[in-house]
Amino acid sequence: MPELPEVEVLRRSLEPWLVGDRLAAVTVREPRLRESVDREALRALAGLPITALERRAKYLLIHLEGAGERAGHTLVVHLGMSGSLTVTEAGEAAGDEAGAAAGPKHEHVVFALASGRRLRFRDPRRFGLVFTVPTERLPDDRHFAHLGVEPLATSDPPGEGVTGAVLEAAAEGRRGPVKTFLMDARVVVGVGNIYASEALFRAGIHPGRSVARIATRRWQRLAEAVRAVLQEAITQGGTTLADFFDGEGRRGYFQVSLSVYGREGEPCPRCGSRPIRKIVQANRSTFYCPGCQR
DNA sequence: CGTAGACCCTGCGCGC
DNA sequence: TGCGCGCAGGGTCTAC
Repeated sequence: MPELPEVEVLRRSLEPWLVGDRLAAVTVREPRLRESVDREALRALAGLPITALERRAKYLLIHLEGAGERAGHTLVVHLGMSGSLTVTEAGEAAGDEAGAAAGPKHEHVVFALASGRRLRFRDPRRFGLVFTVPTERLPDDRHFAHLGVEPLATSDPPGEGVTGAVLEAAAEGRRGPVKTFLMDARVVVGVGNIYASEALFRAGIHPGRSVARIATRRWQRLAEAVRAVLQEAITQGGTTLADFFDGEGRRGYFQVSLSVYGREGEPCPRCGSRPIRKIVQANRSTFYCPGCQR
């Protein structure tokens, strides 16, 4: 479900609700996510203030202040394909307060906050992740250690985002189609199946083209397209195809701006003549215009 | 070493 | 109405 824009929209929507509050209690109803949830590790964070929300790749980072001699910890959430994270007000029942055993279907982890609010993690397919890491060890954690460049420019650690030079250098000595290359998190993070197709369409590059056969100028176009499509999607609140909602339950609107994804058979929005084609690469659907993309 | 494919899991929409 | 099939925005592991 969520790619970089959706996680960033979620982060921004949750930030004002969470920062300044404290984690009070943690309920793990179903620990069997992509990796088993460590109940005790989560409970050990009870009482700690939430200091900041950050995003790295498609991971949401909830930073918690250290207590006494203890260093700060970070609560990490990944939504996988079907995850959602929402805040509810104190007393705003999601159907679980009375009979705390069951809870709404697929609501696997609930964080009670000192304010009485609750942060609820729901994930039907259970491809998501919830875990904790000492904040100072975050860069070395196996989930983060091998990640590539953040595609969007950042000021916090200064970064200019993904550039043509970054892509071209990463492609050196590699083979394979550019679409799967774009989705390789060791190269650039946050670009999933929707935005890979969209960025290639904007750049006019065929998704099946080998990375060994892309000139410098086109790498630049592609990097620009990646940044532009992700940035616009964030501005539109993300893409809600079926079940993406931000921390307050709001839908995204970028799906109406998608040029090719999910539009097989429709006329290309650029040339107006050729129908959008769908192919399968690495077991994932890819959409493109056979006329505009070479 | 890199790349291709299978796999984890549940729900939904479609054709019959 | 019911059933089976294919498909879904994630990442990782294995086999070549």
